[in-house]
Amino acid sequence: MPSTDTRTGPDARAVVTSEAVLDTALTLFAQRGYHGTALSQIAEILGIRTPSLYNHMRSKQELLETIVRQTLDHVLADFHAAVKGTDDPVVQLREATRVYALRHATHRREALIVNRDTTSLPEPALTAMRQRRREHERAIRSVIARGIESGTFAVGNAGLASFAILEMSVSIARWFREDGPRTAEQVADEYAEFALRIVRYRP
Amino acid sequence: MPSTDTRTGPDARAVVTSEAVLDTALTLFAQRGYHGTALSQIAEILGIRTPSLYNHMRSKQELLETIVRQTLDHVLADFHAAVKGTDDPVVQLREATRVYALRHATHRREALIVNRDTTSLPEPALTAMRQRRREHERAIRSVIARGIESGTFAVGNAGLASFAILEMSVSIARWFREDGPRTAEQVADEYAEFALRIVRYRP
DNA sequence: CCTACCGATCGGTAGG
DNA sequence: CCTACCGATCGGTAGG
Repeated sequence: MPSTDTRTGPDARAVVTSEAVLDTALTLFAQRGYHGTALSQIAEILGIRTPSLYNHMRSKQELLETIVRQTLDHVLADFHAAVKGTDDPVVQLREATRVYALRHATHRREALIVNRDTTSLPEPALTAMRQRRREHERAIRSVIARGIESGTFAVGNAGLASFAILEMSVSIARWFREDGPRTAEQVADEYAEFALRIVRYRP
Repeated sequence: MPSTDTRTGPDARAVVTSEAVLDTALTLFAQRGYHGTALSQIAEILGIRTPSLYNHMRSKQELLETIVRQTLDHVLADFHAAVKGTDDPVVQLREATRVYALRHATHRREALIVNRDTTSLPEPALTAMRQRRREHERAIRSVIARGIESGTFAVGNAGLASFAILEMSVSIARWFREDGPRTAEQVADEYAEFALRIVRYRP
């Protein structure tokens, strides 16, 4: 039975969900950083008092960990879906870059937080999250390495190229606007081509 | 007359300079972020009490502002020196990317702080610093645009390419190690070539 | 969902 | 350079 409580007057008691708390945390952490955000600011936006947040989360740290873990899991899932079904390094690098770039355009807040505040996680989460990022980086590097071996790519060092490709995609989260002149898909396609140029793929 | 005070025993009083405070702030801000760093941590590393820091700085904010302003001023000075003396977009883009990449390898802490914590600056410094970054980005974009006009470069959009080139260079600050297999100069050269590939320069 | 409250820590000042 | 101290704010708990 859906709630019919739509009171917004002065007598209204705010009705908040875990999803709303996480969403507000996403916005504020992305804007001001994890350490720059106070729980009282999250509560104020939601129209409740700070202690009431604890009905929807265990701690501020847990909020950050949830955001980072979910985001990195999605990144890895995107990657595996992207490279599945072909062994061609060209297609794999193009698709892997495309989905990564696309996520940075469609999930800007998450991307900004992962990039800025992952290091604020306490152990053991920090190590676990770093491992996920390294896993992704190594997977990209391995695709490039196979392309070099087969003579399809002509770049000196797969590691250098993979770092450059990943970080260049991260930049999308900084400037992309949904109401801008290009769609997320168009930007992602363009960056996928940038990646192939970096590794010197000649069609 | 150089100081001969080298006491380090329990009776020693630490002798601290403004430069030492700034250097320690650089290390900690880069590691933990601006909001994640307490002045007490800076003081502890220097072996003094927190209030003594105020003999060498005006405020925590001023430390951040000094770091960001000096770094961005250097970036712009690097750029102008790099493009001076030629009108060739190829040489200009290569040199501009090279010096930018080089700075990110040789001044990693500064680069990490600028990227992570510039938004923590209060106005009017925030606007002033954003303007400096935009100025640099526009200058790079303009070099690319001239290369497109003259038919030397073949990339669809100069803005997209300039963001990608700049952000890819920023990644160097994240992984570069002085004792690694490549020198800062080698990495910078490689990234300068990446930039020319992104804009599709064909020698 | 709230009020009342906690200890800890923050950046910073006074005064020597 | 220090000690002593400030008000403000932090994340979080108790109890309803």
